[in-house]
Amino acid sequence: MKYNFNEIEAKWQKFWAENQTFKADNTSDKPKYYVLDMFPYPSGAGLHVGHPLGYIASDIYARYKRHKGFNVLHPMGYDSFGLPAEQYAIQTGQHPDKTTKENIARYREQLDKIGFSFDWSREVRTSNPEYYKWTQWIFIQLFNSWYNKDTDKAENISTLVSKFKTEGNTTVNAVCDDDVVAFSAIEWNAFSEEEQQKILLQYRLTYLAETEVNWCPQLGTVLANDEIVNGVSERGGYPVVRKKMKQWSMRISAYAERLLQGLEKIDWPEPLKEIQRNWIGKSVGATVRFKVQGLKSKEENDSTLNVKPETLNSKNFIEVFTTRPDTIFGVSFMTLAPEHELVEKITTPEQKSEVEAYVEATSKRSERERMADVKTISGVFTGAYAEHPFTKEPIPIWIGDYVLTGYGTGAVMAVPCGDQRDFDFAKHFNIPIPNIFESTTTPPLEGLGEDSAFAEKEGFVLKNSDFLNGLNYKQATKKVIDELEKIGQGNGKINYRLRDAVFSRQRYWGEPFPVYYVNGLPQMIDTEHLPIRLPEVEKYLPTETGEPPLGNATEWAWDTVNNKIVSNSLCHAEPVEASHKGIYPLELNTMPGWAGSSWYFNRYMDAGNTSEFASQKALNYWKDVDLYIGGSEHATGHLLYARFWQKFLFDQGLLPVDEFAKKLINQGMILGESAFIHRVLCKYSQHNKLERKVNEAPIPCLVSSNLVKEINKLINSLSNDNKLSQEIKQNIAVGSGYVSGLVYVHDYLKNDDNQFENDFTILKSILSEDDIEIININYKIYERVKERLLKSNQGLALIINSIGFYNIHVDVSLVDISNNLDIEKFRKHPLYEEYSDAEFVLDNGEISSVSSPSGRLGGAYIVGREVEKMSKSKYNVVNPDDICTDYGADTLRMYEMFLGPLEQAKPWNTAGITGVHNFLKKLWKLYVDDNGLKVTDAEPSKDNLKSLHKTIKKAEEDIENFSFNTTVSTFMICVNELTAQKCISRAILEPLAVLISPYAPHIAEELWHQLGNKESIATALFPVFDEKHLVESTKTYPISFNGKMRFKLDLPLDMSKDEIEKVVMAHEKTQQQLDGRTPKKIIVVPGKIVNIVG
RNA sequence: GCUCGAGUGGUGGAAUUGGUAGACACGUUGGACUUAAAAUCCAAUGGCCAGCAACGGCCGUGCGGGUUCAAGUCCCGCCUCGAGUACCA
Repeated sequence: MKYNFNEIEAKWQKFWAENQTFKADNTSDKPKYYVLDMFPYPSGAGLHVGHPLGYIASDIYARYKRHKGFNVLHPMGYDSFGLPAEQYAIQTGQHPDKTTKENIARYREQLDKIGFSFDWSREVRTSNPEYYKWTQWIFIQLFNSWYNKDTDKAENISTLVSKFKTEGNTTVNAVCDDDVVAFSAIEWNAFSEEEQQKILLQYRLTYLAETEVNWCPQLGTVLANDEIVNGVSERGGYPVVRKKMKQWSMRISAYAERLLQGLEKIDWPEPLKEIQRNWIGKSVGATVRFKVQGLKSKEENDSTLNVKPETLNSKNFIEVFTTRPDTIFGVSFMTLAPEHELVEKITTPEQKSEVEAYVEATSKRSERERMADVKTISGVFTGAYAEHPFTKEPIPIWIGDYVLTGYGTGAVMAVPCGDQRDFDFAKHFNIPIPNIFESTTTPPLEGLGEDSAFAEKEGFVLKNSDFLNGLNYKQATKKVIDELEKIGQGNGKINYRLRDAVFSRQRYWGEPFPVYYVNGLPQMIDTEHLPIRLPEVEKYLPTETGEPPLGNATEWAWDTVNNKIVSNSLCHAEPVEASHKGIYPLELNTMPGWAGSSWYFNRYMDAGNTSEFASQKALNYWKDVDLYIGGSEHATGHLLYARFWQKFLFDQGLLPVDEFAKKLINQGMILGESAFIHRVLCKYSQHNKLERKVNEAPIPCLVSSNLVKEINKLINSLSNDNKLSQEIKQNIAVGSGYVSGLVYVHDYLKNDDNQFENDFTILKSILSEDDIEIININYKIYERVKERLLKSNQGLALIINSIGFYNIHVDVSLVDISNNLDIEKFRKHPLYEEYSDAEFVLDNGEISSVSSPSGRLGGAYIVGREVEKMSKSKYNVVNPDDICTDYGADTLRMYEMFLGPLEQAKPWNTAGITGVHNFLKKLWKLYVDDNGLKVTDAEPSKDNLKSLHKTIKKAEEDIENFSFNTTVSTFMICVNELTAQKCISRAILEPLAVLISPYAPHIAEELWHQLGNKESIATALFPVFDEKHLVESTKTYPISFNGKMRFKLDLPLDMSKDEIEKVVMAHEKTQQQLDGRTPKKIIVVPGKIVNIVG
């Protein structure tokens, strides 16, 4: 019986599906284990072999855990809202829902072929109303919450309202907008309902605010910070500009500290944690308020107002954030970002034109330019002065584009002796650089703060710093903050880089907000009326008036009486009490891509629930993800937002844990091996009586990769050969790497009566026979090119200037495992029509053309190879379906693991797959021969048991360490050994099938059933390792001399140190090695090694 | 610039606490079977040197030092590549 993998795999895939073998139960006596993959966006291109890598790893682990007696939850779903479907819809008018469903069907088909043990009964799709109902629901929960810093958690907005009613907002310690105005309880109660709502928006965890956003005109939408890479959009690479818009935002900044602290207790890759830490960007320091000389605020003039000091900042003070308040006596100027709101106010008339020109110039530079140009120092003096909080000295105020609006307060106190950028700025504009550092080290640190900035926090005490003199960094920081607080001009502060996340997108294909507007104020729809379904639209583009695509919907208004979506025509945007019928416009934005993916892992626990996002029972049973596998590119997106929502829902008492994934592994990318053909590119000049012009012509003449390499090598070595004269070297090198150089050599060798006689002799002497052959082949190429060229130019006179090679991607399916191009297939391939009559210069110099295909002559066309990302445009995509058809899913699964460590990026090479495929065939043959099953109940031999138990031990250790590649080789060794031992014992082969089943489940299941088992192998327990089978009586000792192994010696393991030494010393090879010398020292480590020094 | 990570045969990669470097595969070469090809099986395969052969010798984990009986592994200094991040006050 042959190993018919196609039949076997189809059979068991059907069996598993029909029997719901992998359906997880929400109640069980077994311990739970939750293995999760990052769910995919179902793109139209389908899967390539790189995509399933993580799924295979997680599937192996899930299956392994089932064998180990766990109740395993291993679900899969689709992140099915997103841009590509929408853009396709814009182009074709196809409803995104339709294309999404088609893509999902294709994904499912591909996934099913690989034999995953997913519990498909729990599938989720973020674009399903039954799912996004709960995404909308969570949004409403966020809207109804505020962050209380005193209790350090999110609370219902009602607790805030009751505080306002009794105490006003001055005692409230909340995370809120920067510009909240202080009010008393009496004032609060006197506010109108509308005013109260506006204030509450400044506290809610999701809030509507006029914010400066990243607007991408090409995509017609705003983007979150994590969707921008190097100043352009992550998708498409379009420019991004800053723009003020009314947008929903998520107050993720409230959770900055907890998101940072939480990293300590989760087992995620260190680099990924580091990325999140940097993104959160915590810095500890102080805010300091500098009075601007000659500026008075309204509040200051009106002493009757009771105003919190914090609200004064933008009026007559410049507020800065600094991590080094201790250096405050080193301040010699201040710098504002050009966009700072005070710039206009404080600039003196004399400086006005200069400042305006500078502000104008910076605003024209894109974010990207500004980032790229770090070296140039630029800035302008405003003419204004601030007052030092302690010395009361005037401090000049400058503006400079090295200060960013987006970080801190957009203003810095410049301490040139302590910060390199301040130093450079001061030096450039001749601003004094007072030094405040005194070295405390021996020898003293040279010129700290004088020649360049001294940015260290150790090795100094302060001088010239009034009450801080003699203090070190730590002491001074504490003291100065105390003093600043005393005079009301500063306080200690922790600053985070993490910004609130913009949550609105001007898109169609996303979750609609459950929000309608009354008088421009947002109102939540009651949760009982969810989901608010996406309306149908004619066009998926923004409207002519610039509204988001939902502005095209005709049925998009909320009827608050009947609680349903109704036609827009009934709606009154700003209703007059008397005339409106309780019908209001609905929100036109949709939610961003990360909304649905921020909580899906919780939905899997109870996917079908229609009354809750998941039941408390299910949530408390599964709790969190034990193992999460996915790419590291989601570090600052999905993985941060998901942690944020998890913590919020935890605060609400809706979830049992505040981190959703205990362990995370980033799988590496599988790269493609692109193939190249080398086409000749010819430059020639043509001249008739009137003109002379240089042309470039691609010639359908393709040269084998090996030849190209040889030719290039030869040209290189000749043009660098010092024995040859400068003239000939130059002639060879003309356009180094070109055929013409060697043509020159060829002509030169033919024609011996020339002026460089000396070179002729040298050439003859340095060229080997092989070199001459290359030169001749090269000449042949040249002749063909010339012929082609003359033909296409109707015999016009021309001069060939140079002939080069141009690399063209060729579809990898046309190339075999030895890099041979299938010339016949290539000619017929629709992509390569222009080469249907091409000539192929094979690696042996033969030419294969349509009229004389000379494949038989032993030559082959070898393609060039290069490792690149897999992509359609590079024709290096390998489809898992093809692999499954040709080799089977088990082979695919094992090979993907065998390629290398899971976390590492590695190139796919289809050639290597025969190795694991042969292994599976060998495994098959261990159980089955031509007469069927050959396994018997024969007693296993000692060797059999040893091989098995060695494998159990190693396989278990490796799986636990996620070292899947080494497990595969362990299996290979085991099967090689058992084959050599001719093992047919059931006691060995039955457990072996279980060992292998996580990796190659189909063949394992088939063999398991052939062995007579009725239940699925998935229910079998993992074999138990028994040390006793590995106990040895002898050890092959490596005998080394000065640390280098020279020979081996079998000795009993129970032999004592002295005895070993005696036996080894007496050995004839030892004497031979020593060659009469007396050893200085003999190291014997029993059971390990013997080392003789001497 | 900063922060991580990595450099091992022709290739992918092994080597868990310092203890036989190159497991397991691919590829290549040779052989068997075959009319032939594919498939399969067997053998060789880090480099250099020596030899008819057998038995060998020397060098080798990016480079230079160090610790140790013993270093791919530990320490110091450098080089190269990759990833992330970047005027963060």
